[in-house]
Amino acid sequence: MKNMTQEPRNILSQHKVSITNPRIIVLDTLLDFGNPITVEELQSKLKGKVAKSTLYRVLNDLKKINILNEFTSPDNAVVVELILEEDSHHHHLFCSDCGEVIDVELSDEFEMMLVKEMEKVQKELHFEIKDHRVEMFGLCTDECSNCE
Amino acid sequence: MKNMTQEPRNILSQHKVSITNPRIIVLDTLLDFGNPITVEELQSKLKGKVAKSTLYRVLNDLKKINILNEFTSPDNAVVVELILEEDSHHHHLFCSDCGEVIDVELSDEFEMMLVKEMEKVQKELHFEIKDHRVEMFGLCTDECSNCE
DNA sequence: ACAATAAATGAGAATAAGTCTCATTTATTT
DNA sequence: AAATAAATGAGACTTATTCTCATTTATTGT
Repeated sequence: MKNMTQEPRNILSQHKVSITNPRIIVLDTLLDFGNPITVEELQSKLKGKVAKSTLYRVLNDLKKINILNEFTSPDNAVVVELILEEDSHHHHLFCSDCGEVIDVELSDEFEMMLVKEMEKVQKELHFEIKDHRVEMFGLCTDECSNCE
Repeated sequence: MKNMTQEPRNILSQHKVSITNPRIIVLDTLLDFGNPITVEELQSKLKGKVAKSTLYRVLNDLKKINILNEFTSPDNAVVVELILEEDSHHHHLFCSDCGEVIDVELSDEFEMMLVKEMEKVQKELHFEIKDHRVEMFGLCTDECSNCE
């Protein structure tokens, strides 16, 4: 059963942006897919439903209200992921073969150590670090149906 | 004084690829700049010296022989960096203001812990992890002449 | 050192991702 | 329900990257 906060209309109204059909459709598609998705794949899922220009505008809108995370895969494809309230801090694992992107949660112990490392870097380089990302690359071996 | 291994001609012959002018010029420029650089900036440095199409081909050649690392900045600009033998494993720090990319070395202690985390992930997700990357984002405060 | 062969280059055409424009439609506010 | 403001669709436009092909440059065998 879907959480209330996962309803597109609720998400939009919670963030005080107007509720429109394209926004609802894009959110629905992202929620439904459930994983990070390339813009390309998202576009093909929305073909005939939402105009290309509108898709890009909606993605920008979602970024502005901080519910969309954008990054690039190792082959420079832009990947997009909803930031849901129930999600915890996580990182990404990329399959070099099928291109799948998987969420990975690392231990609190590790995250604490990373924070300490960043504090060191901040002091040494006079840099104010706001965010970080850990990316892992490899091959999803047996499990994956897309890989050969 | 430049290390022998840093001479473009040596780098190319060590990797058994033919020694051509554009390759030498691109390597020279990258060595000279010394830091990760956006393809855009590299292109402007090479204007009039190396054709655009050749630049992209050379970058691909360098990637093929594994001496060029490619990644994207937070604003999706493609960044390129030579992998030199004398360089140790490192990560990147991005300034959201001026766009500068800085190499950062994290402690061995941290790297060891990250390896352990990845081993856990490998087992849990039946994924063969080949590589990883830690990216940090923020603002290079006082030091930077490009910022504001 | 020199042909012969293979590989790389330059210039610009082609492609594709993302942005922009503007007339029309849809939300929101009163 | 009308007035106002915001969002959309369609396609033109821009820009990064790839491709094509005739020419140039490197490499190899003698």
